[in-house]
Amino acid sequence: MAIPFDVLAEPSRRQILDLLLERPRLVGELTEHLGLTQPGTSKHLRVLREAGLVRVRRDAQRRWYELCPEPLAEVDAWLAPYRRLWTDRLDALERHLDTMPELAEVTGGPEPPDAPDAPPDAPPDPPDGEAP
Amino acid sequence: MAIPFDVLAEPSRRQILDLLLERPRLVGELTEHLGLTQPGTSKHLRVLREAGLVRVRRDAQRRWYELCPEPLAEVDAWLAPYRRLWTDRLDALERHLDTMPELAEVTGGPEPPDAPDAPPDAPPDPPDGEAP
DNA sequence: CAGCTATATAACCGCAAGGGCATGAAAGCG
DNA sequence: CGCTTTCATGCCCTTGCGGTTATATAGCTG
Repeated sequence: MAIPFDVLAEPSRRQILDLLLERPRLVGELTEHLGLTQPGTSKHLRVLREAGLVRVRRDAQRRWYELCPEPLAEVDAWLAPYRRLWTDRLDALERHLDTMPELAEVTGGPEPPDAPDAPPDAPPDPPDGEAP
Repeated sequence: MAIPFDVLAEPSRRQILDLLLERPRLVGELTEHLGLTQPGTSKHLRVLREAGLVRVRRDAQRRWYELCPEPLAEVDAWLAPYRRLWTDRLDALERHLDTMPELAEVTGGPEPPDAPDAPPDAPPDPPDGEAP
C-alpha cells in the first residue's frame, strides 16, 4: 500500500480527497461526512498521509488535514496514453455527427478499426465476439 | 469490484492494459509477460472484461483480448479537478523561476497559500506542521 | 475417433485490508 | 489538578482478493 492507485481504490479515501478539495478539514468533520467511526477515519488518513496525498497542520488538539495533489500526477501520467484513445474516438464521432446531422441516431458505438500492428499471427475477424 | 478504480489497483491488471495498448494479445502471450499462471491471467481478464475495459474476439480456441479504454474516462473525470491544482502550482513555479532565473535553486516545494475558504473555525497557522 | 492446444471455471488457501471497540496521548478549560 | 475534547494506536474479527492446482470445455489435427 504505497502508490496512489491502491489509495484511490477505497471509496472512503476518494471521498476524503473530494472533501479536502473544497477546504482543509478536521478529523471529526470528515468522520461525520464519511459515516464511519473516528478511528476508521484516522486509519484512512494515515494511509493518505503515507502516500503523500494529505498534509497535517496541528492546532492544539485538532488536526487540520489538507490536500496534497502532487502524487496524483502519477495516475494522470499512467492515464495519458489511454486518454488519447477515447478522445480520438469521441472526436471522430463528433465530426461524423457534425458532417451528417440528418442521421444523428447513435445505436451502439463506433466500430474500432482493426489492429494497427500485426501480432505473430494476425488476429482474424470472426463473425461474432461473444455469444454464450 | 466493478468500477475502474478497483481494477486499476492491481499492478498485473495495469500491466495487461499496458500490453493491450500496443496491440491485441492472446491469453498465453499475456501470461508469459505477467509471469503468473494461465488461470491467474484469466481471472484478471475476467475482472477487466466485467469492468468493460477489454473485449474478446474468439478465433477457434484462441481469444484475442483487445483494449476498451472508455471506462477509464471515469477515472479521468474524477481526476480532473485535482489536475488543475498541481498544474497551477507547477505553472506558478515555472513563472517564478522564469522571472528570477538567477535564484534557480529549489529546496523543498512552493509553500501552499493559506486556505482560501473559511471553515467554521478558521484554521490558524501554527509554527510547525509535524515533528514527532 | 483419440489426442493435443488454448482457455475458462471450480475449489482451496493465505494474507492483508477495512471496520469496530477499547484505550492511550496531547492539550485546552474550569 | 481533574475533566473534557480531539485524535492516534492497538487488538480482534471478518471478508475478499490474489494466487495456485486440478478439472472442465471448446476446437483443431492426425
